[in-house]
Amino acid sequence: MSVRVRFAPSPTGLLHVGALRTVVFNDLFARGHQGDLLLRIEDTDRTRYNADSEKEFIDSLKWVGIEFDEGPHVGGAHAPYRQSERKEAGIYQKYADQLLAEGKAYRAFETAEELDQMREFQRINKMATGYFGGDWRDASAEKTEAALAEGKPFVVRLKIPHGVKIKGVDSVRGNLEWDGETVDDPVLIKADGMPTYHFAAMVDDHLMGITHVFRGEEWIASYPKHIVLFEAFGWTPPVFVHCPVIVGTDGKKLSKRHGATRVLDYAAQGYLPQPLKNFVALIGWSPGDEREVMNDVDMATAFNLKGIQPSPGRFDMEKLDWMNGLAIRAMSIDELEAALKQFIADPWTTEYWTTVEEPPAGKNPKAILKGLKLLESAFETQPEFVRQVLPLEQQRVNTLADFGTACEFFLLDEVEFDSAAVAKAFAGDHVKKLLGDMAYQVSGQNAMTPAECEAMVKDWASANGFEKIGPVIMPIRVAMTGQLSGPGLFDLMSVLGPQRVKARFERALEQIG
RNA sequence: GCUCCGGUCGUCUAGCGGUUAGGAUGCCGCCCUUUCACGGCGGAGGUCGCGGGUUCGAAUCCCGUCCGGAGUACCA
Repeated sequence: MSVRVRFAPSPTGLLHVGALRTVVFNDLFARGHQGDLLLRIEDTDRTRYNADSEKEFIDSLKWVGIEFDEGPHVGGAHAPYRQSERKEAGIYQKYADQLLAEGKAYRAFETAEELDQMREFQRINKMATGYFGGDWRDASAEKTEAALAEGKPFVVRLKIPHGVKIKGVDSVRGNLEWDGETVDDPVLIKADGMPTYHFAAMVDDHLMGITHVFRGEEWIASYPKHIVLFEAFGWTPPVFVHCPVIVGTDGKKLSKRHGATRVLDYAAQGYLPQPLKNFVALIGWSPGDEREVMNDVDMATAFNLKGIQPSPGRFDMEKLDWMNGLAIRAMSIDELEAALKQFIADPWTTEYWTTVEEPPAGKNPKAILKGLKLLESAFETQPEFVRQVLPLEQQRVNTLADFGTACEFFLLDEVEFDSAAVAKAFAGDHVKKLLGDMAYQVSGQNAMTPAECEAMVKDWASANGFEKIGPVIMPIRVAMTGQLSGPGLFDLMSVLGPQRVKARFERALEQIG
């Protein structure tokens, strides 16, 4: 039987990295087994429904490069893929009726207040809280009929068998077991006629031929309910894979405090889809050997259930940065240019950096925005120049957003002089003569190779009695870039070209006065 | 309270009875070098939560214990 897996989010909000990891697992597993990946929208809670959410999921996953074989946006043999629509089609009621008829489920007529009182009583008496039968599990047919006739609202609950062990297998943790009486009777159909997750998801997984269910470990507690449901129908359950949660650096649930939670925020911060997926897959999974940096195909091939870890993992931004930097460095100039153009053109990039309240550590939103704007226009006005600039900075940045600030001095005619850099580099008595001589030598030239730049600078140094080249290099560097650090000086001068170089020498001279 | 899950360098992890407990990231140092990076090399960092037991031998198996987490909804 071919593998069929599904990502089944509830459209209540944003797609966060924890959910991303679940999709990535699904995707890797499907690809590795030539299986199908489907998207199902679990919108059975009207009160929490968020109309923008479904688009958020699809946009995020499109960015990340995960495509679905079936889903509400692409169709498929098992449509519809929204549970609200499936409910309208009467799918769930039919199965609920079957369970009711077979005595495996029952109607319960308690009001919300009555249920609250029941739990309060249970708490006071240090009993397990939950609905373990109430007044209706064993109610006579007459009693139920009477309540029905009165028109009382009711829910349909699953009758969890008592006196038996409920056994299940989690492919991450192995055999799991519960005593029937410790599991409360879950609601299958709510009073408004909508199915609950417990019911809809299991029915759909069966109907859609799902073979493996990847879901968060928070579902383990309700796993016995799902097992009972499959048994009640006589269906063979899919393989359940409960994935460990991803927590923040403080060990608590991932939040805005440590990096972003929203997948699209990572896009806006200039992370690349591939390393993000690579990184996220490695939280809670490993190929079993020492590979870490892998492409999509390698990961799909290596991915296996056995490599999934049971313990929670932390989201380590520094490692993501490293991985993203590797990916950036591995790009050809064409790929880099395309990625950057797309990144800058994406409205969300600008929106993110203009509205971010807690920017990532070490990032200056205004500077990034400014640099990106500069880059954008430079792509228009001097594309060849930019193509020469990018490789120089490619070795030095970890995110796409970093290119904004990193490239700025190349594109600005009047570089901003860092005061510390000026104080340090322009102090010597030789600086004025140096910069003046350089400006003179450069004028009239059409182009300079890095080697020519190097020869020029070194000749000046030896002619003027400098054994160490630092005191000669640093003033020139600051004249060119305004800063003490940056790409190799001779490369940078070569790319800048004689005109810009000359202008910058002259401007630096003015600066010194 | 009840039920369940988890616990190997700071972090992500390998490990499935015998290893000097391996790798990666981060950190430190050296090399490269005009700077910062990149890259290369090296180093520090783990009494495998703790205590018993089984065994010639335990991170690996068993029991207990502690700590962390999840669920405990007509939410998913």
